Amino acid sequence: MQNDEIAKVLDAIADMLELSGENFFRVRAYRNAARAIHDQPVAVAELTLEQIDEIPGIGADLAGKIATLTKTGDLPIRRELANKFPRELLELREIPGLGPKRIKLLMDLLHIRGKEDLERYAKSGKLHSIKGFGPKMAEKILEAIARKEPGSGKRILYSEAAIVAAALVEHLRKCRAIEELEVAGSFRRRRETIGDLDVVAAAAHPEPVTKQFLSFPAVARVAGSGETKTTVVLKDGLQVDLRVVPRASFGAALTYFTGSKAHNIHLRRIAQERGLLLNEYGLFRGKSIVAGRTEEQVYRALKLPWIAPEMREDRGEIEAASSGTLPALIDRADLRGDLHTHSTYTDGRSSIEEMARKERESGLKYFAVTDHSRRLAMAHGLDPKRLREQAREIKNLGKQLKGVTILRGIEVDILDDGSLDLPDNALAELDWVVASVHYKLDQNPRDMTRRLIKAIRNRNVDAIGHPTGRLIGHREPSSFDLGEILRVAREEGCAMEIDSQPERLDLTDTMCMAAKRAGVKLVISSDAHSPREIDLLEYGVNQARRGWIEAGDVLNTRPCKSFRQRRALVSV
DNA sequence: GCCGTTTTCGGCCCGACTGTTTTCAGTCG
Repeated sequence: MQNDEIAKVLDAIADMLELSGENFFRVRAYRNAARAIHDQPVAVAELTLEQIDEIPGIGADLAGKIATLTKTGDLPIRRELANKFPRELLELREIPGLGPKRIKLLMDLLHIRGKEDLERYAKSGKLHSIKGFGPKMAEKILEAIARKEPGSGKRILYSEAAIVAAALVEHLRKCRAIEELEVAGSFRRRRETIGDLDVVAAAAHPEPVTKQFLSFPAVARVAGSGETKTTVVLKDGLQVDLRVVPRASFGAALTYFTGSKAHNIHLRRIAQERGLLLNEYGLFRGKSIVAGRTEEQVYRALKLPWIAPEMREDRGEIEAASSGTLPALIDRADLRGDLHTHSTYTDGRSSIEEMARKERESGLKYFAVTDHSRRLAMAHGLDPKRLREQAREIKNLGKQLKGVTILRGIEVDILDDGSLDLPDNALAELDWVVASVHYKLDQNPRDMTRRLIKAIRNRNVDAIGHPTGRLIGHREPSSFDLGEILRVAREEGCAMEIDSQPERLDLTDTMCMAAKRAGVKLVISSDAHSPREIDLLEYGVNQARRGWIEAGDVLNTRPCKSFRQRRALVSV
């Protein structure tokens, strides 16, 4: 059983416990546990009961339940609850304004079991008979059922959200009343997918800001609008929240709306322990404000250094901050090389020269041309002969082109038994070998682990490319024993790649953390198929930062010379 | 249901907006 599946079951139990009117904190315990499991880089199904119990937020009771779940595939408590609350009933939560309490009322008093029942009652006017349900509620429910917005509730890629965010910021900047502006939320934390956009603005008077916000051309409808907070839904279904606060509160509001929720709760608990109150307006002792103007001031008043948004997931960053052991996160400017690119020799769209010029423009001192190997016939993969042809072109180009070093590389296919798609003598000539899996990605975990380990053991392999093979929203990651892979990679001096393509971002953030803990080096690569895609390196850096990665953990932050000497260093 | 450098019991983050309210519960983030 995969971690995500375990987390889903725990979340479903939380949903159903809520419906049954269970203690809020018990519900929260299940939700916290679901998040903790989701964040684990290793398969929880492989852990012992004691190891599960050690995960923060999981106690003896839930550890036992999780162990049962992974062994038997289900839980008595889930079955029991599922009998009481059918799936269609739970789907009512998708309707805005319907939470557990109201759904429980609908079920108990009208015996409503799903959307169809609800629609019938709303139309007939019978909802009125329930306390708390007026005419507007019935209207909202019918609207929501009829609407079915495209993509509503679906998370979009960070790269897609970035386009909307940029347009929105440009639109809002035209409003003179805005003193400060920031897109917060999961966008600011640079999560790989974004559920909605949270915009925070500082202004003395919120009205002109709200007015400007509502005039954004992509707005489809207004979901709610108060004095300081407005929610809209864009034409593509993306929800955007705007919050306007006084300048003196901007830092506190930014902290609050950047989240994550778990990070906020943790901060507020610390405030509480110090006899303070933290909210979006500031940090208060009694009625007097202690901090709020900037994020730095808020953190400092809590006796903490400022924490980079990418780390704010309550994965130990607050503890690290308070003990002075926060990592110095890598920046895009730290990258000196790019170690995964394609050219027209295979499925790239530009010549090696065009790629080289753009790499140089992007401030990179070296890059590896890593076209596909022969198995990828569709991409016209290289055999040893064409690889030598390419070598001649690279050599000639190298003489003409100053300011950037072109390395000879390959993205060699890992075949299903773990052997490689090109002979060792062809690989041995190259400066850089990335080995990647491109087919049979759904092998069982044991075989996939063996397959990857065999590739890692090959002395010619320098890095494993996009290790899980996932495509966010389209293809599940391969499953393998990450701990074992990392142990062998460390032994062999083989690096793990962070592929910067926005739908890959592979390794994931928590896998980066695991690699670092295991002492395995990373590389951040564009996997560019055109010059423009070299800009995607920024996304790979985001992912690395979310994984607490520092410049020293990443091979391609090294100057070209010491990068090329790495093999010598490993053998020392 | 979790957790503890005050605690193994008694806490558990905080506020805006909405709709239906005569003062607030439910939902949402």
